Amino acid sequence: MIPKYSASETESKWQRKWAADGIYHVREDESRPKWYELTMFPYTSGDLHIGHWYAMAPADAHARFKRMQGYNVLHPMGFDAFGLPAENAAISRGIHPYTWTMQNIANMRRQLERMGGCYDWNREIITCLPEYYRWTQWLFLKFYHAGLAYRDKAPVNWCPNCQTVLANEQVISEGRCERCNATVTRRAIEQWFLRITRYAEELLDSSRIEWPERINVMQRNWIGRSEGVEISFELDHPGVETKELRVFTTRPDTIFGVTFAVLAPEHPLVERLTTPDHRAEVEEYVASTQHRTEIDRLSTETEKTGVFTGAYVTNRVNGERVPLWIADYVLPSYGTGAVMAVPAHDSRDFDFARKYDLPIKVVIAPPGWQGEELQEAYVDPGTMVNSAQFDGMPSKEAWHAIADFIESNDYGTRTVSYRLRDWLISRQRYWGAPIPIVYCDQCGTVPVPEKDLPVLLPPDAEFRPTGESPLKYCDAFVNTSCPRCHGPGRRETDTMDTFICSSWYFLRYASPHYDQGPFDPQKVKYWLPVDQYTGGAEHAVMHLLYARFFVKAMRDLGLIDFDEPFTRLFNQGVIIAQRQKMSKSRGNVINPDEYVAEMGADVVRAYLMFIGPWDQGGEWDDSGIHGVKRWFNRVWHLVLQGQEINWPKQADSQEVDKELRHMTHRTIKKVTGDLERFHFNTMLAALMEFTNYLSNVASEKSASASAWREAVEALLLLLAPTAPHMSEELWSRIGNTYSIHQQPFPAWDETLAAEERITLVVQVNGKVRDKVAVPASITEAEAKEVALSQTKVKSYLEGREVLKLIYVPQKLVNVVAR
RNA sequence: GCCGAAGUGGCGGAAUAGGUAGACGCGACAGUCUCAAAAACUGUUGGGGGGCGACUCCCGUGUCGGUUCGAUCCCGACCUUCGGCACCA
Repeated sequence: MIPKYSASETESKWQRKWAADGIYHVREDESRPKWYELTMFPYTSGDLHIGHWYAMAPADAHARFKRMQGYNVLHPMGFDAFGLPAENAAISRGIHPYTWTMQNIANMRRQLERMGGCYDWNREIITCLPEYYRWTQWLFLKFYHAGLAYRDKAPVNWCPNCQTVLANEQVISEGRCERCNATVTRRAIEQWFLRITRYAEELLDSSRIEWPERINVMQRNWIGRSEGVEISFELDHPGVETKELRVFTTRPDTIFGVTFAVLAPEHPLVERLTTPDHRAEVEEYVASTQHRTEIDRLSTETEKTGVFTGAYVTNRVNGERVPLWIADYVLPSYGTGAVMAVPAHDSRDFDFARKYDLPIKVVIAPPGWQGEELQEAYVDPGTMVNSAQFDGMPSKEAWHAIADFIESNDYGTRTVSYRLRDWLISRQRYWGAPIPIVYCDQCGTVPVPEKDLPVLLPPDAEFRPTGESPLKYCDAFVNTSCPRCHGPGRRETDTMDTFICSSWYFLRYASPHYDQGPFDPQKVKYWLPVDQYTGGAEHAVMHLLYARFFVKAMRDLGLIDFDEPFTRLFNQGVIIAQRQKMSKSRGNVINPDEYVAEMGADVVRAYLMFIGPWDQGGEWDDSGIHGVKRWFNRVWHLVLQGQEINWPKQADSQEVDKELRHMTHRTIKKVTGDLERFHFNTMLAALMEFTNYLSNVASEKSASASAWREAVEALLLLLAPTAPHMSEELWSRIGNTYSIHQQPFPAWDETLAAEERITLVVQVNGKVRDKVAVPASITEAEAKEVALSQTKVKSYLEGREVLKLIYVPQKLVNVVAR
């Protein structure tokens, strides 16, 4: 009688033993190749839902596979623990964010242990603990000293009623404060930035990383490199000393078509250039744009608006005097905050010119253009017209000719602009790493000395639900002495964006308890860079870009000696529920715990890998999970049943063993290839097929004992990365030595894996008409002969002339006939 | 609007290199077991037509074209869905 499989008993038994034996404990080992396989660590927002498992279980299987292949695998786990949700929970539940976060971590760790991950828990890191954020602060200081961190004024959402800064998500429709419904304005306040733009050019280069191309494309688009020319327009305004207005354009070929110029409302020249008769209108407009949020203002849906300043600038290339407007479609933070408007060849300028009745001057003739009025901006290449000496030139050539002309006359210079902005890292929040800066009336901005780190987050700060930095009201924190002059000083009360914590955590795993620096350089040298990173694509232009920036900056600081954090990247898809992404706020989270309790972690792991290609994700639907459960029961039954069969020493016939060994080695080959490329669904399909085949072998009972043994051991070893518990249990029940997870992954014999007989497909004019089993060694001439001799084929060829035969080795013969 | 990915049975999906479309699983149907049900096991299962039958023919991978001996795969146009960006001059 074969005992029933008890998943819950077996799983907890092995989990305890693995933990007690420390089989997943990782050490540096120069004798083996290292493999650093990292899954993006989870945010500590509560329970792990099925989406987390979808990210972690297949990644764990892949890491286990690499272990079995002989790599020294670092596959660590930790928690991204600072941030807004914890603080919001603290406010709404009256519980401290630390308590709430640590409770969540305890629960998530328990869930991950139940998943059966091969994590080395000795290396766990938690970003909100001082032993971690001490080094986040240390890195900030390194950046500060290198000129990569600076303070500047930046516009933020400001609620005049609450007297506080609001995050973008706190601004509700029509630009109102979510709390008091007052109209939010934009206000410039001092904020800390990291100079990521210094690395814009290097970040564009994806040649050293093997990442999905769509992620590279998203990063390139985000960085948004544009080649153009910064051009000076002549300015002669009474009482204004500045004699030029600089604009940036990517279309110098259109410069003869400029009919007006536009400043961003925030441009510093606006106030000085506005003439008295336009002042009232301009001031009103500037004020109205401040009422609009960035999001609202940037929307292409809203109609363009603007006002005339009363001032004029002169286009140096043709001496034309054009009016100067202000409009909020011009952004202060891109280029020079001013544009030359060419309505004929730019759709935004075109719309604006139409609305305010400004002239539209064609300087690039569309094909077949007869001088008629344009119905829309013509933005494509064409022939130059109305452009003096450049007339008749193709516009693409004129681009360079005019750029040269501008440069040689000192009207401007070629430049490159990026869409990427510096990274604003200040958060008016409590639950984050304090920025280690002290303000002193005598010495100004003073960095906290390294030896005084960490700047501890005071546990007893009172948070007010205002959105304003709570640390501001914590006197014990704010009041300090200046590290330089020892006079009274005030601490910076903003905290760092949590994306800073996750920009270097992968380095900390190499030496998580090191206390002489953020990491032990020797350990980092051994483990880094990450060989395989896995996680969601939603981090394409945030975390993944920031981490690349950090590594490049740290390299230039001499801290590390590699260029990219993550050599390979794989993005798993998203599991959705009720057509929406799973999240607590949507109330559609699926908790894996009940599935684990009912069917076991192995089944849940395998099911998540089986539902489809890992990079596709999909709607959560548990209707197929019983299929996996059934398969596991069949494997269990099959392996134990096989133990009770008295297998013959010699197979009944050589053919039986030959086929069994062929199927075994073919499966090993297929599974190895699929695991390598994260094709978990087809890997499991192959293992199911193998199981079905072995069931037949077990009922025939005619294979030899050794061939059966080989097949069953292969099945368990191939299954071990996916189902670590059941495979371990069966491994021990068939009398093998502990642990299956310390066994080498099976290797296949190419001769045995190769097909001996193939199905030769015979087509007539491309349609399948017959299939013939032939030896794989068949020659081209033989195959053609076999094809033509089939009676079915002959009947199709009756009365036709055979024109030619197409032969695809090992596959088919196509008879082309007329 | 721009950039990117994807459309295959009732469902999730397979087809690694332009060469057997629908592997594997779910569901459904029929059967075995059972007093019965569940579970388990066995068989059938893309659509349509013909044959008592072993079988056989036609259609079929979002739509319409094209290239090719041959297209789920390559090319062009279009439709739909999803993801990203969204006045970046």
